[in-house]
Amino acid sequence: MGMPKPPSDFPGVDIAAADLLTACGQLVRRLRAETNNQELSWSQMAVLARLESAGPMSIADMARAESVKPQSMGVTLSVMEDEGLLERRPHPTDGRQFLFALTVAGVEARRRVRAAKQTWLAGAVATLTADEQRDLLTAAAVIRRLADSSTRDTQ
Amino acid sequence: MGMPKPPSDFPGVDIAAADLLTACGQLVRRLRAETNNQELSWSQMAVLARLESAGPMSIADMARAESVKPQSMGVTLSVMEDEGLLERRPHPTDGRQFLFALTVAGVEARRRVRAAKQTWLAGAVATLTADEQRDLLTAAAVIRRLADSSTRDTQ
DNA sequence: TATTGTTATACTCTATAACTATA
DNA sequence: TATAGTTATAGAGTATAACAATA
Repeated sequence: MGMPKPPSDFPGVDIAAADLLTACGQLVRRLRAETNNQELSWSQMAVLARLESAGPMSIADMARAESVKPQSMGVTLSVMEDEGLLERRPHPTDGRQFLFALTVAGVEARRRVRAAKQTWLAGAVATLTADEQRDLLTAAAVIRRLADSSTRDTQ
Repeated sequence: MGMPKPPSDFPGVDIAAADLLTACGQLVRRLRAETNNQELSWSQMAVLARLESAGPMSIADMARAESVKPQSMGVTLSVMEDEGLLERRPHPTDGRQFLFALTVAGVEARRRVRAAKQTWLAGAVATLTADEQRDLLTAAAVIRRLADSSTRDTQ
């Protein structure tokens, strides 16, 4: 399993972890409820965002980056390919792999849906104080580092 | 005064919202991958946590609290009832409602699974600096307020 | 052998729709 | 009427298992 097992050196660690868990869970459910019936799902948005920032990627690499199994990512990418959001090209040197890239339609869909997806959350964030908004920005970076922290199972 | 609809008054709002979205999404996927095959699902843990802190609740109230449809929550609670984690009692004054409460088995399961669920995240959090851990705690409270912020659809 | 990708199957969570019972 | 709950059905997202092709 993960992590060299740091035995809860002080209580703050467990408290922060537990709080973060419940808070993120609640936010995710609320977001799902508030942004229902959209053109693109959250998973699809994550794929578009990553391909846009990281460039063309293979199924296996995308699966690792998004912490899902290659079979799951394969389904997601194939669906998006069928919908014309992604384009599949053979890997230049590895005959097993394919590289997926955004199509024009994919870029446009992402731009179009992005604002709609954020509408509710941006409104909610706007009601916070400037300090709280800064806290969120700081925390988002930390959370992203956590999600990406290197204890990868080989899967 | 009541801030007449803040249409992204300054870029920070949209940036914070977008960052929080992608960061939470990534963390949720990573957590799912790292804490697979556990005795209780995340949704079930959320139910147990809420009932433990808020006391017995009806299906409709739980659904509102967790931002899901009553039908969805009804299924979740019925399954947990069948598993002996929850107990259903008739509402004292309203003949339509039922009040769900933790059983002893539910309390024990929550305590047992809680540590296991947190193991990976607590380990990851432990690698952060003390400042970053404080940032997370602060942010968790803000995130919870966001998830609970009062723009409720009537559903 | 190890890795990449595909296909088939199943499970969890949630949604919508249609219904009954109670307020 | 409005609300609470139930049941049936469907969909998205992911997992496991078994397989073929390539490295």
